[in-house]
Amino acid sequence: MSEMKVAKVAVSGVPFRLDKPFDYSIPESMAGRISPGMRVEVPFTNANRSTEGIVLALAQSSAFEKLKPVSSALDEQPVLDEKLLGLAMWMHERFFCTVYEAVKAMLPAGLWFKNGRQRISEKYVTMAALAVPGEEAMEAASRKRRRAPQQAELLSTLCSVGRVPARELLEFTGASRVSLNALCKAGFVTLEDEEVFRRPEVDVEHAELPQLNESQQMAFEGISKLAQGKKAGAALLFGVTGSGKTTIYIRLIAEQRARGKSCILLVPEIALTPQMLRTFTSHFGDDIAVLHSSLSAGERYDEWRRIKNGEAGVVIGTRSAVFAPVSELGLVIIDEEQEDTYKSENAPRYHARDVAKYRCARDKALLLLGSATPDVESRYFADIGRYGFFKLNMRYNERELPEVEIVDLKRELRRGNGGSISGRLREELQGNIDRGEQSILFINRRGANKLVTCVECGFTYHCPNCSVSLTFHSYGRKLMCHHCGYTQPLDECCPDCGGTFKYVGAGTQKVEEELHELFPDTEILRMDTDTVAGAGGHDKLLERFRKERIPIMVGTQMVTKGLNFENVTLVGVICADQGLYAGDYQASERTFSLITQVIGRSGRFEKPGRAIIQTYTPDNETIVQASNQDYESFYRSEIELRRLQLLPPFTELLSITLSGQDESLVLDCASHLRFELTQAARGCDSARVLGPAPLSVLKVNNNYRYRVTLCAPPGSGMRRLVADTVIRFSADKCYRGVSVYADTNPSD
DNA sequence: AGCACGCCGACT
DNA sequence: GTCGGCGTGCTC
Repeated sequence: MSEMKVAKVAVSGVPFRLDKPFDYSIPESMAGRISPGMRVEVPFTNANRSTEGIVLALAQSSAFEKLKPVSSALDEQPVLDEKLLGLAMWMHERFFCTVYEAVKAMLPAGLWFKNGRQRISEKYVTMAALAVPGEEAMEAASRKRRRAPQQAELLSTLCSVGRVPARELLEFTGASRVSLNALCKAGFVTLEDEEVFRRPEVDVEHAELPQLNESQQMAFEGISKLAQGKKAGAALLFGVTGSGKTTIYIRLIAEQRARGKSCILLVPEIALTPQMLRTFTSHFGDDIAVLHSSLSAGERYDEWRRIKNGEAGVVIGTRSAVFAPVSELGLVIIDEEQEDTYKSENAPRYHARDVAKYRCARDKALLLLGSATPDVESRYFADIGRYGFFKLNMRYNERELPEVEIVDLKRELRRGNGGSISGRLREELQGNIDRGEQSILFINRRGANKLVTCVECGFTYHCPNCSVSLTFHSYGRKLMCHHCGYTQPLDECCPDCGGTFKYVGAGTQKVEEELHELFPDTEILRMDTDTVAGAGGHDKLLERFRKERIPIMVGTQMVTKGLNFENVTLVGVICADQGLYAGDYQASERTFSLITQVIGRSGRFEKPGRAIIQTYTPDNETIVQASNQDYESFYRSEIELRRLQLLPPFTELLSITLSGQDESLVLDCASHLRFELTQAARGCDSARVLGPAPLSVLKVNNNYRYRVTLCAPPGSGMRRLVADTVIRFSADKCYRGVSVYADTNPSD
């Protein structure tokens, strides 16, 4: 084979429109030491500034005349294999990101700290072991007993325990490091640095594979058959909370491991609890690697390496774990697949489900989507036979579903109750308190922010950089902007009129106060970003709720997911309408899913559960369907709506977002873009162009943002068109100062 | 996106 | 004289 002298490199820090492989010559000194998947340092632009890149391929020659040489290799071994490199290049096409942005999302940050300031070195322990046969060591020990008692002690201990960490050996024997070193020098003992992996320690006993009930057995067999098929494909597993999806996951993973295949299990951020980890560890032990955001960079890096080295064949993690460098992929499971945490909000704007689909297709693996409230899109694909479809009908031990009641808040208002707790909810709460049972109240509002207004003149604070109000944080009495992070201290009194402030917002704190008035002698636990930070975490608060049997817990989003409390027999949704009229096409879907999940928190064990849904629109179809726990009729009506309105899954929404400091320039650019896109999409009759429309928060960090959206049938080649449009407009001199990016099915 | 190059106004 | 403003052009 002739010499490969050229490296094709994807470089970092280039705008999307310039993202293509750049050719570099490989200097003699690096010949044979550079291969695809390695990161390199290369000179870039006329200034030759040092830039990071990744080698995509090697070639014998280049069409370019004058090539600059690669400056240095950053890796000794490829950090990405060919399949993952291919995935990065596919992501460039599919998600309108640069190849290097995709690469960055796939690799653990620890890879960059290694030779940088923030060194995350592999951690080593020094292991001590005998270098001579046991008898010889015992003989030496007795010889040394008098003149070197510490050495003798070390030797005899090593005889009985074998290989141990030197630190533990010294601690156990009370000997000094000097004695150990002397033994090492004399050739009795070897000392070796051994790599250890910093892993969250989970100490559990091995458990037998779980038994399946009839319904689970049928689903398991069906999915298993698909997974072993020649082409695998995708399947949807529909099952209400408590129907035992996890049990099926465990059985499927065990089966894949027995065939020598690796598995990836994705969970939404909030579902990755120690409890869940314990369950999986009890079945798969050290074969599990965990990847998620609260691990330290070092821990993440170690887990990533264990996967890459083939030491772990079961990966459990959040969104980015879909990039885990497993070999022999057999199965990817996405649990609660409708959750929007699987979609990345910034570049690369990928959806983990799409990435998983791609990986599974290439490896002939199975993609399994699990949910109690599937994404309408997934349910549709199951409907038309593109996905296998499996149902778990019963709750685990045939528990009855909670009894649900809808309460009309308008009527409540007419009766003179303007608070957030209706008469009915109050009665039910009282009943629970009397019986010693617990209740959870849910506020459908992200963050549950608190605003400050002046009682006298109605003054409110606004962010100077964004078009939103500032929210009040009791910690440090600060006002803060959730979009740009701007903070300022709260004034003593209104800066306009000197009046006094009041704190508003249907936040958790307000509901907590109302509850205190209604039930003065009852303890109430509040769970939101504020109190979670104060209590030292999510888990600690939940533990208190369980142990101390606090009668009422009030919380945001975070109380909806995966909690299992046997004494909880009542849940309440304070106001189901919020988020329902947000305007984006997925609003109903999200509301349905959320309400269903909240209801599922109630009566999970012996005692029957109840749920109360408070709403200003009690006739709203979605709310009624959610209250009836009727996913099928929700799906039927929603899919018809989507069909009529030409929304996903019947079309794909390809959006182009424009932002800049000069609002009128941004708008000009957006209108012009809309015009050109409409012209260009003429060939495709069912394509429509919408906008320009302002984003729900128009201004962030002094940038005004507008969006133009192309709705087109999936796979109609409109992607290329959108990419070309983005490239043209971001290169256009008339619109300097306007930045442009594209996204698929955006969720904000 | 960065970053150097280059061509004009107010200053030690 | 020259320091630095940011318009313009380039990226193997």
